[in-house]
Amino acid sequence: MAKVIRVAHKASAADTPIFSQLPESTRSRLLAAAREVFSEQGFQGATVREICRRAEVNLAAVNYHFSNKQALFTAALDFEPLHALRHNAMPEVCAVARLEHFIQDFLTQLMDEKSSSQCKLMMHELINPTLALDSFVQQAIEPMHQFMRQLVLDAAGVKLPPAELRRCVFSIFGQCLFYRHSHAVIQRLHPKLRYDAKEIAATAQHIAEFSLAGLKHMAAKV
Amino acid sequence: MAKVIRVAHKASAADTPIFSQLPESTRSRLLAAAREVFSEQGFQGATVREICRRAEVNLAAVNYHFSNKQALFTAALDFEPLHALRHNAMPEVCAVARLEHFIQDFLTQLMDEKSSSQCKLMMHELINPTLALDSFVQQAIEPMHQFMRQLVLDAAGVKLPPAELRRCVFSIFGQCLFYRHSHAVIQRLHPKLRYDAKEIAATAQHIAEFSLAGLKHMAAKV
DNA sequence: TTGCGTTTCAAACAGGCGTTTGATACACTT
DNA sequence: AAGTGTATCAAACGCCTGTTTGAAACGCAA
Repeated sequence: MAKVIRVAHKASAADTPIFSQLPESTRSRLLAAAREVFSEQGFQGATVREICRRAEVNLAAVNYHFSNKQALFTAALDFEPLHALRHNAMPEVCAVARLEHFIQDFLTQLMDEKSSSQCKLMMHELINPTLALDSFVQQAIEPMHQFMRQLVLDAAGVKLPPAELRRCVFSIFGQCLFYRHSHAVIQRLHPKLRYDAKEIAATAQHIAEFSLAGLKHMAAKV
Repeated sequence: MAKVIRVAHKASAADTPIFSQLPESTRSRLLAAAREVFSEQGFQGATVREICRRAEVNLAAVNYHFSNKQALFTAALDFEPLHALRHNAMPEVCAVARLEHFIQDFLTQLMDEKSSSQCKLMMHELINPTLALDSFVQQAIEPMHQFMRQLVLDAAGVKLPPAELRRCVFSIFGQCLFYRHSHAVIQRLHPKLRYDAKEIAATAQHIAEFSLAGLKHMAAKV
């Protein structure tokens, strides 16, 4: 007996936020709640009942609009914020300033409360990768690393060997990501420390200076 | 009605591996399996049935030897490997060499296949902290950061301001942890890259050089 | 108004979950 | 051999899970 899957023939207008009704559509409320709950509990820990409760929709809506929990999870991934980063390119200013600017933007976005659910989702993927990680790397991370490689090359001023270039890029991303991935540890090590706009700016400044010094040292060896 | 909890009065000898029977005790097989499954699935995703299956023990053993799933999770945490790091202190050699040595050891341990389950456990705690993270930070991470602070101060040679010192320590740990936390991403960005002993050594060397240059730059500003 | 496709709903389904139970097997002293 | 704590076992207990169901409500053209 082939299982009959009920297909959701939703109005195509619901796909684009442009025409969505003002009291957000069931579908989009579901997506927002899914991002929340999945990021707090992970894929396995999250329950469709809790997602529907927060979205204030009926339990069966998940299987109507998406076909099941896994498809909802995949649909809940959102690559846009990371893509936006590279658009602050500023080709007119020097490479060093562009690198500093990128680190500022990246760290600010990482520490932003709004992106924290996406980051937690991402961390779950890092522990137990699914197909979602492959498309995330391909669509968002790989272009960002490529962009950073060019920034590093421009800032170093010389053609670094590929392995060194890769490690320099990793060193910069690693420093930034630490503040997100290990945030819970930092809170416990320094309970009084708060990552407000001022502290984030100072941290980004540190990472930029620290890394530029490291970069110049590496460039000098070539 | 107060719930009656059956307390496990196990033989005290079972606590120490010294006297454990050669076909490992039910208790230790349970701990080993728990580390495996918890690290793969997280606390919520893991099931006591799967843990017992892998440990080849009866389902009720979890509640007999530990009282419940949460207590088994807490008992499965193991702080020893991180503590061992600081014992390779080598007070005779210069600060720079000690820093390089520490980074080598730390990165080697991070990338070791055997510690990967503990690391995944830790990442789950980073996403959804429980009381286990508090004791982990207090017992293992805080001492390690303190140790690193001293190393950085010695290597810099000057008294860095507390905020700068903290950020330098974070920069070094961040670079190291990146290779563990983002390992799944690195695999997808550079499919041909393998982190064997040689690559780990080269990476540690890079982090040490990169960071020392950054450190000296920061020290020069004071 | 009627009819039709789309969306929402309360209720139920089968299966897996952590935990508990009472019986049984074991090791060892008396 | 009887007695005593310890350890293991199969089976069951509620409870919660993702998913399905068939009916009701809605939006809109004819």
